[in-house]
Amino acid sequence: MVVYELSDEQVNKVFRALADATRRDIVRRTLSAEVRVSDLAAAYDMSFAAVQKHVAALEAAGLVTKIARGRERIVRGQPDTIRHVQELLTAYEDIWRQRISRLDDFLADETD
Amino acid sequence: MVVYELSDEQVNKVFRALADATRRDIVRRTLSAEVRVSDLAAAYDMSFAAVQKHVAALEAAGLVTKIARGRERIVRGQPDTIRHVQELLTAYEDIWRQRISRLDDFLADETD
DNA sequence: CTCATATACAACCATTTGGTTGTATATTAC
DNA sequence: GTAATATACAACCAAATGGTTGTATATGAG
Repeated sequence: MVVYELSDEQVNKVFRALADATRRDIVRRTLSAEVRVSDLAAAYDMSFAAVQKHVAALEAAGLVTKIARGRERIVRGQPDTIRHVQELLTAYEDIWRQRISRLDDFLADETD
Repeated sequence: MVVYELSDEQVNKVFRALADATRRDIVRRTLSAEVRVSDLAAAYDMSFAAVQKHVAALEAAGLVTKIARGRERIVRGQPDTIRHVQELLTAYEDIWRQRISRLDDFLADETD
């Protein structure tokens, strides 16, 4: 399992992008179906430009990509980036598990 | 597996808290060992107050807790919250998988 | 008791964020 | 060709963020 390393800045962008309910909803929608920027704009109570900025933030984070189809832009969710974030979090859980295992060793020593 | 639901605001806080390299490092340290606020402050090139604010942000997000020990505060990472975020992300991957499976069904229909 | 240590928190400031409106450009429809 | 549609992007603004310094409080050491 080859995993290209993300820079701190990239990781910041991904978490920052996910720290907004509208953007999380955009990710959901673009993972489940093909949507245009204007489909998204229609879904939220804010200006087209505001939605466009959310999409741009998600794109910079690698959570969505846009492809041109005529004058339209199709926005697609990027499950790979989601998976990458999960792997990051798994690393944190591993750190915890290692601590627990060290604690177990310590307790085993105590009962010698 | 009972999972209490997190509000949008809570989820925002967790992702926001993780969108900073210093805070991610604090999470790592507090998951792997017991550390005091001043241990953390000594580890970064910024004021004590700044580190304290980072810890407060992590605490508000449920990523760490503080317990008093005399005049010291011990900061502990909260693996449960990490796990909760992972579950959230798994839900996104599920959305993607459902889409793929719908696509497979469609293709199966086509080849009838 | 006094002094040093560990933490908390307020006030302040520069930068970033998340929205707005307005304008420009490319593509499609008629 | 002209009009309508879809998108992009700049300029602007209020609020939030991430740092600072300064002050207050509680605990531990001598």
